[in-house]
Amino acid sequence: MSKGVNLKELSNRLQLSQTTVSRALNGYPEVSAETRRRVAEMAEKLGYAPNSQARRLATGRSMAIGHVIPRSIHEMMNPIFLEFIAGAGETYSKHGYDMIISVVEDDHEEDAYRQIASRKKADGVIIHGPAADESRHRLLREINLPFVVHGRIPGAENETSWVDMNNRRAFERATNLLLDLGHKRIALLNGLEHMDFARRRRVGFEDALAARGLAPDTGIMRSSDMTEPYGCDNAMEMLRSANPPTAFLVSSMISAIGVARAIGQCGLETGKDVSIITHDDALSFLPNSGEVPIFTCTRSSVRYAGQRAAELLLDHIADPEREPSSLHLDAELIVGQSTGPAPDR
Amino acid sequence: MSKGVNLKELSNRLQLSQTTVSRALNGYPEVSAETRRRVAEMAEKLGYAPNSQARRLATGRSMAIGHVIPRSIHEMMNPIFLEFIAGAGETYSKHGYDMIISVVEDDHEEDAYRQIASRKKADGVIIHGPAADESRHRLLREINLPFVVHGRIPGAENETSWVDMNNRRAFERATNLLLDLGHKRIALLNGLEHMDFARRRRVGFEDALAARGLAPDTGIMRSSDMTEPYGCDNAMEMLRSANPPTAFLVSSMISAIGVARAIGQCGLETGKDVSIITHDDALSFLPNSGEVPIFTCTRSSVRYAGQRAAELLLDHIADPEREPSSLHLDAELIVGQSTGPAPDR
DNA sequence: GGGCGCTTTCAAAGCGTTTTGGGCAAGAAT
DNA sequence: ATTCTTGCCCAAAACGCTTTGAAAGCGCCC
Repeated sequence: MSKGVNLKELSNRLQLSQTTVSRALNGYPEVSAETRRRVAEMAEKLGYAPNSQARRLATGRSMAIGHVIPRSIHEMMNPIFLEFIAGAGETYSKHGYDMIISVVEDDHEEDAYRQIASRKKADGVIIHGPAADESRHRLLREINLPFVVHGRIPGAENETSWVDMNNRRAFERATNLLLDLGHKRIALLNGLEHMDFARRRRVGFEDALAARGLAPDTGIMRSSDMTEPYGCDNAMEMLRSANPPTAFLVSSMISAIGVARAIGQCGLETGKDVSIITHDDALSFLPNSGEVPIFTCTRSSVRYAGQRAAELLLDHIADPEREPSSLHLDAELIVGQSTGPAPDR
Repeated sequence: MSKGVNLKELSNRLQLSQTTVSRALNGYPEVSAETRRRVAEMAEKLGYAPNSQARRLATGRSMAIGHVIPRSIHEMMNPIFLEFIAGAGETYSKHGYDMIISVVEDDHEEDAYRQIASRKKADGVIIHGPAADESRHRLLREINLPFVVHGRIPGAENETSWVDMNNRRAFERATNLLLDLGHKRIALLNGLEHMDFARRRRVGFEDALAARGLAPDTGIMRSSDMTEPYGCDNAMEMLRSANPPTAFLVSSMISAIGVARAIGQCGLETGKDVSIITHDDALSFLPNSGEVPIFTCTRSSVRYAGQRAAELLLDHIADPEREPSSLHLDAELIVGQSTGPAPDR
């Protein structure tokens, strides 16, 4: 309760050595029960808390996990990123780790990782938003910094630890649902396809079509930053075309909201004239629940992914010899109000 | 470029004392130009970077700023929070500071601050989302942890440093615009009114009405978490009532999108039959720009607020004697497509 | 040629922990 | 009666940096 007591003062007050006090507080066995009690009591009374810098220096572990986030990624993935962070943060604090976030200029990302390693700022990092031509994992391996990927690095699935949802499968199932409902012309509003997750989603979409002998029509397939206007503008354009799609498969709730707006502006009704399935990351400020969710969706909690990715990383730090391990999360396919049978024509 | 060189090795290699090497690298004057050059060269060659824990311990400054974010706040303010963080993060890295984020259970927030102070985890913190009955600033003062508030603490405006936008004024101006357009029945969809910012917005709204001799109708004023369904459900209910509003003043883009959806579902047209003005925090994934923005809005960049708040805090840490200083940002009032003259009736 | 000031360097003392390598009893085993 | 455990505790050495206080070298002045 009082201020600024350090280990030396505390042990003086107790007439004990720093060693014993330290051991008592850190739960080592070679301390008598009585002494441990006395120490705990006095520590509480004087409000002792170990200086974390000193402890980190002495133990050689920084007890922190780094997240480096280049401005551009953050612009793109903003809300998803935070939700992930929140999940990871819960795990960290549960295990006494700190989370340190570096916002860096895009071309300084590599520098940021090198600094984290050389200055010993963190014991590990999480790679966000792996691209199709990812290379960060090589750097991290080179500088010997443990990491876990949120998503997957194509070609390195077996040699890295990762947490990802089954993007391909989710979009395959979603497409199948639309096909089962009789939709023949399905538009795909995907995320940026230099990102690994977007590629996999597209493959799932195409696989489902191919399984029914349908060829994808690139005229109604788009790939971009997943903003609201992106959804609206592209849907609008397609709906006004000669041969409009009857269904949209959309990569994010935010864009899906844009699509719904476009449908409304065309005087059509979502779920009746035009169907939408979106991927729902279960963001807290965009709830899509209720008795019947507004959007039919593939849902996978990105916050949960954050928790688990953090756990994997912490495990890996605790035991560096362990083989890389991974978690493949399946998305739920949830039927809401935004889908219905394809209209007759 | 190589790994794990520390100061001792580096100075051995140079046949110099650690003192001199340290001084050379940290830019102290009492080092000859020639020596400084040699040191820099060798440091580069061996890839030396000072261990940050050791440095922090030696200097007594942790070179980090803490952001503690209780789960509940984060659920509410999710995207805004991240945008602020991103801004602050830019400032931190520019000044060599780390940003550490603690996600804590709601009832552990106070603990989190105490820990930051007693374990010396950060040199200062930022208070997010001040409430009407705020008390964190007292705790922080008691434990002597420098801080800056994002927003304002009612009653403590002069004794704390803060960065806030002029919420009252923004909503007053927005309301005036609607009144000027002939709207008489204006609904307010506000954020949670135990939050300071929401209160101020409501006051601005009421002031504008009062100035024209109008009394607010609490039947069309709501206060809640600013989600999309919140906007849609409440707008829907009001629009279907006997005496529906002709305009909505909304506290966030996300809810405004919900309102627009409700308007569409009622077969009405936004900007024609019903007007909307929303507050726009300039979130990157919800751009509201273009030639004519979709939404008429009061706009203020929360990312910019983050940058400036961080600067204020860093200044304050550098010179603890300095008087608290503050920044009052004015929101722009930007006319978009969602407003028009009140329909005749 | 001793004193003085200036520049440049160094050895050593922190910073606040953890950890290493004993030490000293008291009881157990030989 | 000696040697081994076992349980509990300690002094001192890390950890890798910054900073203090001193000193060496050198030119210059009186």
